[in-house]
This record gives sequence, structure tokens and C-alpha cells, in this order.
Amino acid sequence: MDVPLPHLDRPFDYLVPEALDADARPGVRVKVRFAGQLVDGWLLERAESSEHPKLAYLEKVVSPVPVLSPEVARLARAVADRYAGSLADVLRLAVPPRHARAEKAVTTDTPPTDEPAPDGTEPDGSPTDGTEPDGSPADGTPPGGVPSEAADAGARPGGRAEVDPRGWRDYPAGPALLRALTDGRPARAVWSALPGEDWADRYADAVAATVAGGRGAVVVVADARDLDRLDAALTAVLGAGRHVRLAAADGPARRYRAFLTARTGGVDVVIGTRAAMFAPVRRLGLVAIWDDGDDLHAEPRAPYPHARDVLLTRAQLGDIAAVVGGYARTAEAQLLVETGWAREVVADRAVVRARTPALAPTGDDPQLARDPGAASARLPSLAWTTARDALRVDLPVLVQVPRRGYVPSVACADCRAPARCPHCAGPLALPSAQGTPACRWCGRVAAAYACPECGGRRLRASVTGARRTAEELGRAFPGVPVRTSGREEVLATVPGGAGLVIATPGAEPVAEGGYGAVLLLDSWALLTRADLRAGEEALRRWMAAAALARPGTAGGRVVVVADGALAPVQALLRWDSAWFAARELAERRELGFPPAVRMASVTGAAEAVADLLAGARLPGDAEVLGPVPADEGRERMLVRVPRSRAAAMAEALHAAAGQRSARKAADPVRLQVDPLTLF
DNA sequence: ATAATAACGAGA
DNA sequence: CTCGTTATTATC
Repeated sequence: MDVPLPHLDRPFDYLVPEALDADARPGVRVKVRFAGQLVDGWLLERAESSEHPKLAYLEKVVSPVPVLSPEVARLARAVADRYAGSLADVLRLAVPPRHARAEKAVTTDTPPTDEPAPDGTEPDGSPTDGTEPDGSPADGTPPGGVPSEAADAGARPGGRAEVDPRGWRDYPAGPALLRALTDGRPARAVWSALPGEDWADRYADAVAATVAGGRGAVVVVADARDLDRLDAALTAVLGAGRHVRLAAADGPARRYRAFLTARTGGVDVVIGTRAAMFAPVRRLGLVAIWDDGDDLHAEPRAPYPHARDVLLTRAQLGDIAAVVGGYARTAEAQLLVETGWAREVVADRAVVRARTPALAPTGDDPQLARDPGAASARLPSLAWTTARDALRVDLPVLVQVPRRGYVPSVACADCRAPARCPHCAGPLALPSAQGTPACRWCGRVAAAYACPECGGRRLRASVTGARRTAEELGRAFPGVPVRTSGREEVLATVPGGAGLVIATPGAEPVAEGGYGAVLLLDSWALLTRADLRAGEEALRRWMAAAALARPGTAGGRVVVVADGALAPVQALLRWDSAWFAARELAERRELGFPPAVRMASVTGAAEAVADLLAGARLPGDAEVLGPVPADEGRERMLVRVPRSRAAAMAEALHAAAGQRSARKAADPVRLQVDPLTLF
């Protein structure tokens, strides 16, 4: 039933009239009369009998195409359960809106077929069965089933096309991973890509290996630029017409067309942004995600599932291989490694050293800069000379600057110490360019601010935007072409010669042959954000930019304007995000933060939140934290449980939301499991 | 939303 | 005990 009310989140039985018998197959969209009105729904299964005494008839089959495959239906239920949401909400994300013309075009040739899925045999501890494996990580990431892909390579049936494993040779476990994919074994990998790695080519190899074994694949990336890159790499390896791309940004018609092509078995490989995480693929053998730390992977619509978790749940439900890859490793990926659910695929230290650009930190101290050019660009001396040297030998230079407004706080204009509230030490912000600074936490106006470090009285915006940086750098290096890549215009590539590229994080173009120098500016702005993931996020962004530099042996240099003693900076300098992720995860265990525990946030009007929590039969060891104020006068409570109680917590919250909706409680409450931001 | 049903209380 | 009103609950 396509209604979002939590208390109606269950199947309803209807009679199928003779005339609709042929079309009324599982997976089709239907219309039924429900409580007097016509509502949309999904035909989940046909049955001989019903418990219900008086059944109504199915009103209409919207289209005979069974767009919802059994595998995706099962996945959607599991995702709804994990996120305390309704099946209807998940299906809205999983099946794109119907587009009649596209449907006509695709379905004239091939009718969809449903493979005999590994049905009935629910995997142990799976999210759908409601039981929690003792002491194990919670749903979506259960233990067991750790593949020993190196052990039984002999089991591979002969005669299959072998995929060239050379690209994966730099990672000792890489070739075995490809073999496992071809053999159809459910290998689970957390992959740390080397700097300079062409990740799209590696994913194309992995997909090709899966296809060679007669299985299909789903690969999810964060944005359109990554998708274009993967698209090109796959076309090069598989040839045209073997895969489709699925992205909301491609428009409803193209999206539905791609969806149907996959659903009808026209292709076995789907790549896309997070819209593709539910893509129906026959004989699915591999799910993969690139750069799982990118917050674009978090779905902003209820029930707010994260692409990584959806794909891992999918892998778990279907004995499907999974690859979680990135230059940097998230705490979530680290948890997969530490629980033994996944194996790490990493290069040996010697190889890492050989591929890494020369990395150096430098204090953010423009007053030390003797070079007049550096001073005018407010660049630390080392950053300036590094850029100059690269330009001299005709190599491009990448400068990463945080987005304007990314951190709206202010700092002392003289010593750059962050301006903090004298009362509560919260961050000060300027409401307008000429306004008086005020605290973002307690709201007090700091009219007569004096810097506690140096006594300075002038303030400056802490982060300079890309455009201004571009102007200033252009003056510092006269005659050098300057390009910018950011919000309005994102460049995919730049040519190899001398030139300056100013980019905001995530918009760094790939340079032909690699950058001679990469400068990471204003980095403390990333680090001082009041966010659980500030350190992880900073490292992720630095690594993504630094990975575009040439290796140190080929003259590539990276300068990060930050204190070299800080952990994320250390991790960058040593190119060791596994170390940082382990540290991060240990810290979150200590503090009781995700992913070490499972959290849910309940947001809404104060009474509504209290009402829901009062009605929720939470597990005994659940902690309820808060309230903290949220925007628009609402408040937010957090519920925390051990991972082994995650399913019980989600169920309790969903049931409580159901009670509220059943008695038509007016003010809405938003439930979010593992919300991206906690504060 | 709306109808069926359970619960309740007043009046006979 | 019945009827009428109101609260509750299910909606195939």
C-alpha cells in the first residue's frame, strides 16, 4: 500500500478479478480501494487463500510490467526495518516514477524474468528475521561468511574468461578478489586506493571479472562527475551497451528507461548515484561503492538510508560480493574490517611510499612569508615556493580551498585564532558582512571582542572563497593561467602544462599526468567544525585532492597548511587512513557514538517527541539523550543502543510512530536511524 | 477520512 | 436493561 502511514506498513489481501488475472503478477503497480478511496499499491505476491473474511477486488493493474523484483522487494523490507521506516517509503526510492513512453520503448522486446532467487533461505542474523546475533555487529553487517578467497581458487570452473588482474596487482589481495568475483564467491572487501590510482578503471576490472563469471553488478558513486568517469571506464572495458547509468539527475525518462533496461535483463551492470543502490540486476554478484565517506551517499528522504548500508544489506541478503572503496577509509568501513565481515585490500607500505607524493605540513603563518608573492596571496612561504617550483617545470598546480560559507565563523584578523564566545566558548559568526559578531551557540553578541591570544580587535571571515583566492593567486603568479572548479562549474579534467587550478573540495579536476603540486589551504577550517566527522572528513578531502598529484619520485608535492601534529594531518602525511580510521573508531567506542553503537534521532515539536518516546517500548539498555534544540523551534532527542539491539530499537520506534499515526497525532515527528550529523 | 465497534452512562 | 452518545480502532 503506497501510503506513508507507519501503522499501515503491512500487506493487505485483495481478490484478483478474472480480467486482471494475467497482468496481476508479483511486482506490478496496482490501484486498490482502501478505506473508500483509490490508492496506489504494490502487488507483493499471489496467494490461494486469505485469513481476511471479506476481501475487496483489485481495482486496476497500472502496468503489467513487474517493476519490483523479488530481490529488491526483500531488500526494501530489510532497509525499512533497519531504518525504522515504512516499506512504501523505501519503494518510492527504489522504483523510479513510471514514465509511460519510456516503458513502451523498452518493453516491446523483452519481458522481465525473475531468476530463481536464493529464496526462503534467509541468511543467518539477517536484518529481516528480527533476531539479533549475539555479540555480533547489528543488522546489515553481521559476522560470519568471511570469504577466504585465496584458499579455494581451485574451485573455479574452467573455461571462463579471465580478467586481466594487472591493475589490482599493487594490492596483494587484489588478484584473489577478482578471482572470487569471477567464481561468484561473496568476497567482501574494504579497498584503500593508492594515490594516483585510477579507481574507475579498477572498478571496471572488478565489474568485468563479475560479468565474466556470469553475474551482474551495481556500482554507486557520489556525484555526476564520478559517474561520468566510471561510465567511460566501463565502456572501455566492457564495450558499449553492456551497462546502464541510473541517476536522478539524468531526468525521469532516461532514469526510468535505464531502470527498465536493467529490470528486463537488457543489461547486467548498473552504475549510478545513490538512486542506483536499489537497481534490479539479474543474478547480482557484486555491489560496490566508491568514496563511501561522501555525504551525498546519504539519502535525504525518509527513511534516510545510506547507500553503503543499503548495498551491504543487499550483499548480506543475497550472498553477493561487496567492495567499499575510497582513498580514505571511513569508521564504518573500519568496523567491517575489525568485525571480520570484510577483508582489507591495501597496498604494501613500500608501494604506498613509492606512489605517494612528497607531503609536508606548514603552519598557517603568512607573516613568516618573506616572498612578496606569498605575502600578497596570504600563502605560507612553503606553499608558495612549492607552487612556484611546479609551475617552473611546466606542471599544473591544484589549490584546494573550502567553499565560501562552509564555515561561517570568524577569526582574529591578526593571529587567526578562531574567535570564540567569551561566555560559552562557542564559535562566533558574522550575521552580515558589516554586522556585529554573535555566538552561534548561546546567541550573545560579542560587541567588544578582543582576541585572547594576541589582543587583536579586528576580525576576518575565517574562510576565503575560491573566487577571491583565485584572484589573489593570479596576482601572485602573473602570466599563469588560472582555472576555477566549484559549485557553478565543475571541471572534470585540466591539461598537463603549467597552470593554477582553484577548486573546492569534491570538485578537483584530474590533471593530465598528475599535478606537480597540490596546496591544501585553510585546512583548519575543516578541522574545527563542530562535527563528529570533522577529522575524518578533512582527511577524506585532502586525500582526494592529494591523490591527483604525481608521485614524489616524479616531482609531485603536496603542502597542507595545518599543524603536522594533528592526527588527520599525520594520517595524510603517512598516507595511512586505515590507521586514522582505527583510531577514530576506537574513539567512538569510547564516546558511544556510531558506528560503534546504533543511534536514532527523534525530531519534532517537544510534546510530540516526548509522546513518541513515551509510547516506544525501547530495549532495556537503551539510553535516551537530550533534548537538544533543532531548527524552527523543534527539538531533538537521541536514542542510543548497543549494535546488538539495533533491530529492536528500530522496531520499537517504528511501532511507536505507528501508534501515533493510528490515533492521528497531528504534529509530525522525524525518525532518523544513524543520522549523518549528531549535533 | 469514515465506518464499524466497543465502552460508558443515563434513564426507565 | 435499553438506548444514545462518545471514544477507539481498523481500513483488505
